[in-house]
Amino acid sequence: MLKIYNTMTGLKEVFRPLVPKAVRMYVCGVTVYDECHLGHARSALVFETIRRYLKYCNFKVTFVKNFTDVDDKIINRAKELGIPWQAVTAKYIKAYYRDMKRLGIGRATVEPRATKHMADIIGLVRALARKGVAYQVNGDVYFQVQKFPAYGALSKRKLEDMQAGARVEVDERKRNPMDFALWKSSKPGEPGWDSPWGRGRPGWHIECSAMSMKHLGKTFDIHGGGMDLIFPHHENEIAQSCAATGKQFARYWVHNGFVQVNQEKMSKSLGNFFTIREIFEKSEWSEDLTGEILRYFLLTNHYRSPLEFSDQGLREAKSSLDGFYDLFNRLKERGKTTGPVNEKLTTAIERTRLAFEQAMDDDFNTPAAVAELQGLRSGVNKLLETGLSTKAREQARQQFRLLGSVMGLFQLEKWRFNVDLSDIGVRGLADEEVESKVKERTEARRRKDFKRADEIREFLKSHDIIIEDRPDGTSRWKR
RNA sequence: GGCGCCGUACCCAAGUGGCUAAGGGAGCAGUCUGCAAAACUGCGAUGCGGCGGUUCGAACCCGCCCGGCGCCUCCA
Repeated sequence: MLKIYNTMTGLKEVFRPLVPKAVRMYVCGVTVYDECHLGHARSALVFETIRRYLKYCNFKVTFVKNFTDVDDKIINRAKELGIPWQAVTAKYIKAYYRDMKRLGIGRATVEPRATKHMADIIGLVRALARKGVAYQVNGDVYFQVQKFPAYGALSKRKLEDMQAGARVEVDERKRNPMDFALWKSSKPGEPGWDSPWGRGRPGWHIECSAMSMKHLGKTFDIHGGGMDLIFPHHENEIAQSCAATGKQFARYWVHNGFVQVNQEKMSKSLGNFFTIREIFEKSEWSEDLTGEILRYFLLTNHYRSPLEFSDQGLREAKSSLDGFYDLFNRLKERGKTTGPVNEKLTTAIERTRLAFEQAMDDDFNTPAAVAELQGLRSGVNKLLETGLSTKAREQARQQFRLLGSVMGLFQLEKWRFNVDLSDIGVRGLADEEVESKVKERTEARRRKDFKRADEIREFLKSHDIIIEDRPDGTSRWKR
């Protein structure tokens, strides 16, 4: 039974979608004006994992993730670069897909863009104006928060408290300082669309309301994003949407915690961010390994907790993954005995599956779920000591692949255990060369010529190859 | 000023009222091995930021304090 922590109630609640067996979820994507950083990666990965687990649980998932492609920051960036704003959004949408691909994150069911939903947005603003909860000042349209009694329910704050502490410059045209723009008039040269209020563009929050309701209906199951979106973004979305439809908007609100650097939130304004791009480009590992290391690192923390980013954290993730892939290598080898699957293995696999699901059912507890897989790793290693059939080995590998797929782990066929030295000019050896050296070394060892055997081992080591001798006198090797 | 979050071993990190406080990384010792690597076995918090309280019983609930962070303005 899946339970999800709902920001709205502050409780873990049993998850029941409105339509049985079908989940509709919306996640706030990115504003495309710059490279994405690790914080964006975490959010994207968390919701990808949630989506995959829901699928694993046999829900049909309709997943909508938007691009905000009209916004002040985009306009400013276009001015800075001296290029049309459409060129800015096109560039960073492309960069986003590049990063997501590296992280192993697939496309959402629908990936709507604000600029392609102007009619829906204008229609929604119009509906709000008609209901008397919005007012017009010159070409701008504002939402009047006092007309929405539940305002503040999500972020747990009162209108009065916010007014007292708000350090916002008071816009005299607003009736309440917390009123927010639904529609803004455009200056010449800025992106704009014709509307009943003149040429203008949408406010920040309205697009998500319009696009989520268009693609998922007035009421849908899950709405997610980073914790910093709780206020004002999601609070405002609720106000707009509920005021317009008179119906509940999202049923479960899910928010991920921040990535931090030196105990501080990683953010653009603090300048302490690492872009996904630079992490991949600076990595000493190949792209697929780096992606997996990053996923492991990000998912071995609970999604609601803050996560401290560090090189050490990444290295530890790599070490842990080495342990898994070391086992997978051994599982690839033929078993001594043929015959049926091992009964103890079957039991261990089944126990792990249940514990894994239990962990994930508890508000997507990925760190606990990974711990269960570690337990299976240890269990299979023990069984391997006494011998497992080829079929049993395959069965074990298959289980890691299946459970790991929820988090995008354990899908690789080839892993690298050592640093790749090819960048600094160390020539990699071809597999055949390694094989022949290993064979030569095996001969030497048979002759008890350990000096020669060690020479060969050193030679291979300098070429990034690690030798492991088996009890039967043969050797396996890995890079 | 208002609202909220976090503090578990050297590091990362589950656990949120009741068996000996998961798991990983690092470390140490041992088994195996010609040596090494891997694997396996063992060791490692009488204690969960501190002090009180509630309870038969608390890392988990309550209060106060200390330390750190976030939101209230764009932010995943």
